[in-house]
Amino acid sequence: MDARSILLGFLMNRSMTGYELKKAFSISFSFFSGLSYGSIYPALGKMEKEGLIRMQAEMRKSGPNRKICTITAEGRKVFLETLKEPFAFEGTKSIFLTRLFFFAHLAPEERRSSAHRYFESVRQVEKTLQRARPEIEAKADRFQLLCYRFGLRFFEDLSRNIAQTVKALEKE
Amino acid sequence: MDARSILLGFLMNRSMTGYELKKAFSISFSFFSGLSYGSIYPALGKMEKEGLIRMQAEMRKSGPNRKICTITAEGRKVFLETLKEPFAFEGTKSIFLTRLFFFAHLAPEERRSSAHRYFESVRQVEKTLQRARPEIEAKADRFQLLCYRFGLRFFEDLSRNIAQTVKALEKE
DNA sequence: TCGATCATGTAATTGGTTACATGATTGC
DNA sequence: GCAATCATGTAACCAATTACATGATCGA
Repeated sequence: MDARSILLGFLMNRSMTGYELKKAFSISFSFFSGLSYGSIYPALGKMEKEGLIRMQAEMRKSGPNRKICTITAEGRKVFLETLKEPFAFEGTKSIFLTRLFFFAHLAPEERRSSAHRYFESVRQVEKTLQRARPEIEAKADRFQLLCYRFGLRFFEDLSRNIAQTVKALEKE
Repeated sequence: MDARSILLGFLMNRSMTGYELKKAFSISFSFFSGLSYGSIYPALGKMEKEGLIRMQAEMRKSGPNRKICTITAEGRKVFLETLKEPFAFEGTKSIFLTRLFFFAHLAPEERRSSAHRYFESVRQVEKTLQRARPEIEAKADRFQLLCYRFGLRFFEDLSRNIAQTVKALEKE
């Protein structure tokens, strides 16, 4: 699903500014997707031209001016069509496997330390996700909670998988 | 690791043409990385200019002319430096989770069929990887074999994880 | 007063893909 | 004779990031 559909997805529930949309990514969504302002604002501009959203400039006495984006009927239609499209597995690029593939060119202790450092970085993300639990449980709907639980299991599995590889690297 | 480093990595073992490099991706490497001719040839051209590889045009009486790429001492140095750099987990984009996140907007049976179709596509990739076993075991070095085993476990875990999510979607 | 947060946007760059363009050779 | 495979490359396009540019407001 491209940037545009994700932005439309967030706007299905309520109207938001570009800034708020960026924040929407940072909670439970961040570990499996994300967008920067450099793609959010141009995407919103384009979507307005295409009639998928409406943008109301808000002149406030306090605080900076903002542009509130509201999804149109056409936008809802387009989003639902996209969501209904069948989707299949997309090859997953893995920095870890790419490195491991060429590990023969590294000295044994470089291999071990490199893999171990990666393992720790995965554990770090896992812990961050675990700590986000109360926040997510408060805000997420049923399916977003399924996403979260999927994510927890994913990192649990990934940690175990890497740990096994690290262990194999250690006995040499 | 970028395209250039991966190409250099393949050239560490033996000299190859752009065409052969493309093929090198298609065996065990394909499920976690990949490159098209449109990025391989320009990358090779650039790397020759930078002195990382040498290219010898080969005029053959039989078969099309080819350019054999050989890594230089400088190229080896650059590759090893890249390989030694520490690396950390990079957020994994997941089409499945992105869809699941917005599943509230879909009818129950659309949710189930969509998730199930995705599950089948993952199983398909898993089976393809399983079938590649003899080929990989014949060609891979110790670390490439670790990559393969990591991949097998990864898909096994992923299948189980999706199956659990599908199951949760079914009881409603 | 200073840093954090709110707020919007553009320009340059990166790092690819897909489609196009060409043409020889080999095996059936 | 025809399809598959070998072989190289370019041009158009795409989707995104990073850095730049600007500026108000709020709380400590």
